[in-house]
Amino acid sequence: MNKVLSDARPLRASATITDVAARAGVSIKTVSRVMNAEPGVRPDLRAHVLAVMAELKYRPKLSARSLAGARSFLIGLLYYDPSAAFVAGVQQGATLRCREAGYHLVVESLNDDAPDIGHQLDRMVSALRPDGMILTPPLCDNAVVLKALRDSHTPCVRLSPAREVDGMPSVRMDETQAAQELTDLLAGLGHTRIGFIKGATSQAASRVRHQGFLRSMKAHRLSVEPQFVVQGEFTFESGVRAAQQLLQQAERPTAIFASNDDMALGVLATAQRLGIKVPEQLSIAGFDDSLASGLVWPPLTTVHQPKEEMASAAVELLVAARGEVAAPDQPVQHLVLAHTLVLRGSTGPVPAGVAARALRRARDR
Amino acid sequence: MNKVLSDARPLRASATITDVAARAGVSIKTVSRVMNAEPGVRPDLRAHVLAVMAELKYRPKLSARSLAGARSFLIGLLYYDPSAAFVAGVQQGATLRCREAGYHLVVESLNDDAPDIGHQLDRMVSALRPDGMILTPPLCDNAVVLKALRDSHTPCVRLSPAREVDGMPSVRMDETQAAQELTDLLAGLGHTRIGFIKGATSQAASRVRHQGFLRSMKAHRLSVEPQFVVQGEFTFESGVRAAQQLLQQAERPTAIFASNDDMALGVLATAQRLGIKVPEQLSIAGFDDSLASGLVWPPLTTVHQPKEEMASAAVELLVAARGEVAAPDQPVQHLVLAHTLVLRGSTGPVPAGVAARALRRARDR
DNA sequence: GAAGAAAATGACAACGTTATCGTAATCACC
DNA sequence: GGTGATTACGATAACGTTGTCATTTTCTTC
Repeated sequence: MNKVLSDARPLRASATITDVAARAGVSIKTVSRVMNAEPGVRPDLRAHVLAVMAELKYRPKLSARSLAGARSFLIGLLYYDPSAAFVAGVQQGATLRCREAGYHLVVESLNDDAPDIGHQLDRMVSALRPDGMILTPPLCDNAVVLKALRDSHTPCVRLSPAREVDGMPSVRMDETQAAQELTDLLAGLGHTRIGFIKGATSQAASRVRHQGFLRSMKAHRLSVEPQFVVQGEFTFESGVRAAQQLLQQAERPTAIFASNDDMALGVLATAQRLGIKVPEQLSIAGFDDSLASGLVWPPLTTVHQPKEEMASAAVELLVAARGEVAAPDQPVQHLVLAHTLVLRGSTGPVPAGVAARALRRARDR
Repeated sequence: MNKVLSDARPLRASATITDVAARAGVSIKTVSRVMNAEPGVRPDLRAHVLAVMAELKYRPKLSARSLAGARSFLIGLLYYDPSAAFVAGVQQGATLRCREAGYHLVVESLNDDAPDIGHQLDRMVSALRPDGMILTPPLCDNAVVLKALRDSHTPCVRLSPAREVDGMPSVRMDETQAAQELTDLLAGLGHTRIGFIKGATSQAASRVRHQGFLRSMKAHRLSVEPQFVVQGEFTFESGVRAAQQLLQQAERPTAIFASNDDMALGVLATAQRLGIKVPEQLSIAGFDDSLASGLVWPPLTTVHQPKEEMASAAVELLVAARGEVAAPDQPVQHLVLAHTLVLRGSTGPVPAGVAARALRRARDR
């Protein structure tokens, strides 16, 4: 496989590290050192090598670097539901941060219920040898996934995990706090009869969001009527069902807080079908700041997760780990990033008539 | 770097091709042949090697394979707008097909307007050496992107391109045909005053969808009133504006066909705000089958693009190309996949009163 | 069963980097 | 300005596959 000099095609044989070394009059190891910003190269020599690299348009080849070295410059992103806005945001943040760090993002869609999920992961990890893996819910709480990755000594960062596990860093926001703040907002608008739609019991987010709701209600000394708290499944349809339950009561809530946007959209659709005006007669709030939440009328008040920033932080952690899993006794980072309340048109002050009645009742007590 | 035998940590040194060869009593080349399903290995020997591979849990390392061989087993997915439902669907289809083929998907988000987009691409391609690249709109029509990829001799497949270019395969659906069918549907429901909202003039999809609309109108001998065709921008807000224009006319359309779902959602929201019942008083149709289109009330009638299938076909083409760009004189494939009309609640028969009037008018003529 | 053809298998270089360790250059200090 | 310590830099061996080509085995055919 010698270099073909007089070939018809312009072979465009891209420059190798050897070419750069020869042209710069140094050894390939020095070029390697410059490329990796390692110490032990005089500034002027470094500049010279850099210049030659630019001149020859030298681009190190990933496969060679990862075969010879310890790093692969690849980071994996594992997700289950590709349509989820969460994953899209995370992916965006991750690719951008990866580019800055000279890394690349490999995505893999895994079925959370697949029986051979461990095997699939094993294949991927041992072939790719990624320097790190970003896990999104619900995969980040899947025991089989975690075991497979731990066994393969792949550094991982879990995004919005249900609960922390030993020795694995995580990045999340304070969902309880956010749910509490959103409920505070509704209470602040004068609502006292606030309905709540819980998420799927299988998902951890359901519990923490409900908890935040309860805390706020307690803080505002508002009673949580049992008939005002209904079970949902995080789907649009379950939101519709829950809304029917909530809105067909004699004395219905004046505000409904759904545990996620999809269900909140179900509430909105149901309210409109029943001729209930939003937000004049009913305030609705969701959670997630999904794409659709801004594309309905009125747009949904919701909670924005800092998805891009979470992913960015995750990449940061993985790059810093340089392919090494933290030692068992080493403390790992659990980052909590700030969220944002997104106030939009679906929430408003409590209806005047209701407010007056509530005031009267309060006085009577 | 000898093998550490008495180390404290369980080194888990994964088996290499040499280990397999030694254990199976064959040369590494034979193992390689078995692994790559190359001919020239007796069936029984092949089975034996396969057994040893399984026994040792042998997993070939991608970096070594791609350094030594011509393939990298990586396919790149280039996109601009990560929130687009189109990209999500494509990505899903691509990852699944890649897994089947033993490939991996590397995603890269590129800003279509970035001045150094060519440079970014160059960096990515020369580092990763992907065996192929999948281009989504609008990047698949970006001249700088196409030039950079052509220069790097990377096989590409363009998804839903605005127009075909020489020597680059593409996969798309017939948008004109789909728009025509959807208009046929509205006409079939008795609508004669059909409004149309055009998409952004910069995007190719706008033109072809409009064309399909016009064809159907002509086929049904329906007149296209100028005031019933308004310009949009593919955004929710532009849909709202267009709807206001269309619905505040003395004699408003009984059906509105928006060039995409986002605008159709804007129409839906506006109609609801104006107290116009959908679909009783107004039918609305969109295009794209976006996630949100099924999460509103009533759910939108729309056109489903076979995104997963398109991506799957693209991966197929790239894998088959085995890293080789088609010769300039070679014909390349331009696949057209079947679409699906998604009939949902936002469309219905023309209002009775209007139908009677239209009939009367027709008789009078 | 011998000769030639075809098929199966193996030896070894190559791919383009990083890692290890040795050697040369420079510095600090008296 | 000699000595030891420190800092640059380089020679060369990995890394784990595939590609090339020589060699061995098996199959035909008479």
